[in-house]
Amino acid sequence: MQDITVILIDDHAVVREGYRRLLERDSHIQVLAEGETAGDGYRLVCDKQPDVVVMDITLPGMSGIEVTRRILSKIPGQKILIFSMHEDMVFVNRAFQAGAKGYVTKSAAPEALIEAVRQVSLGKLYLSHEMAQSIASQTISDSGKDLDSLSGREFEIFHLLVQGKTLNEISAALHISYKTVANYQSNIRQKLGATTAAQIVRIAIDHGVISSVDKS
Amino acid sequence: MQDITVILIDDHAVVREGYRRLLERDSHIQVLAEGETAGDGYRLVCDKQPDVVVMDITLPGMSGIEVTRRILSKIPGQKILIFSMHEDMVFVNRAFQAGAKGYVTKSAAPEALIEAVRQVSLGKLYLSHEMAQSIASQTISDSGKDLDSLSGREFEIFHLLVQGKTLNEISAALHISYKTVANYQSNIRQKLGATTAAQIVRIAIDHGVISSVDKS
DNA sequence: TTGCACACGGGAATTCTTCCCAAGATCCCG
DNA sequence: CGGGATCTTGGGAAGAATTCCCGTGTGCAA
Repeated sequence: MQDITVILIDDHAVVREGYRRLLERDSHIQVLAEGETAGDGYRLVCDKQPDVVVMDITLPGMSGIEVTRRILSKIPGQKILIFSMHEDMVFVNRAFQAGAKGYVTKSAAPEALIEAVRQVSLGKLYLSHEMAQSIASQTISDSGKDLDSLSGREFEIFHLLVQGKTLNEISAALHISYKTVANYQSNIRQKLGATTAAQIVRIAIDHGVISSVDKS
Repeated sequence: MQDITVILIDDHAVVREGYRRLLERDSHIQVLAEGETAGDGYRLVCDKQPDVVVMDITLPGMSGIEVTRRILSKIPGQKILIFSMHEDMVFVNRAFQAGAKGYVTKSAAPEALIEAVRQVSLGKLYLSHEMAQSIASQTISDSGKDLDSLSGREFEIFHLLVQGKTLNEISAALHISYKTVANYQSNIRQKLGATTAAQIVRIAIDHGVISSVDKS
């Protein structure tokens, strides 16, 4: 059996050390190089042509998901494994949409990473166990958390909600009943798969609907 | 020179591997044990009596800052080094208030951790370089002043809330009653002058407690 | 010792959410 | 044109969450 060659991309040196040490426990996995930034990663991958790229989502400059997209547009078929601390389905969905072949959380068992690298190198998809469960409990990825699933009015109310407007303010602003707004809110939460208001705000941020410097 | 004994507490196995590998580059540092949870940490520290405890802020069950407080109430003088990915002053302040002797971010140079462990073991305080700089720029913009009105426990719950955790999850994680969490939430909202959950998240974002690429 | 702040939680009233239902509007498609 | 799908609008009622007020216990400091 041929060695599986791997490139690591993470901005935290400590975490890279951990990756490397873990992966090298398996004598069939060989870590070719480590990268620290999005640019590093892109260059290294083109240069070294590893079997698998293991990449964090949070990178300086560009998200790992964006890097994934760029790498794949240059090298279709490159196997990329996202190794992230985000246990949020939003990120999982985005990762797979971008073409990643696997998603493992940092809180997964160490062996899971090795297993994931193996699976991905064979061309299979890998989703860490906790994530798979959380998908099951959240009605598959078609539920989307995608803002596109919101109707026009729903989006309008969604937007007001995440700005911190109260239901009363919204009903007054839109000249509709409080009840209607409350019902919209329920629908929006369900469509976005959010149980708390805070989760909705996060989704809004993730989709650039609002930003931290957005006062309005 | 006597070896410096260290205990690592972090919930991510990969990160612990990295810590250990980094610290053991220095032949005078000896890692006695690793802990994964708040409980682990507390027990290990009482048991092994290490010179220095290196601890993450984000732990399952209880924040590293809370653990710090508890350890110190049991073993005053225990040297604790917080090693966190939060680059925000709010956390730095909380950590030192709780009695931590050092604060290093995960994005710091690997050598900084070793240096920090050394300094702290000698009884000195250590603050990583990026943090020291951001103190300078932060003291002017007094952001974070609102959050100072929150008590330690309130802040902890606030942090969990804005991550989108439900009241039930929080009460389970902290081993306190749902009612207590609900009451805390009410107090927090009142103290921060927020009427909706979304407004609280906005405050959290504005103060850098969370960001759009931050989870856990 | 007294006072104060904090962590914790029960009870009850109130308010919010959810779920279910329905009417009217609109628009597209065969 | 009629039928169907979708959207907007809201009521009713049960259930869940929030608030407000009350209390306990603990630790700390004057």
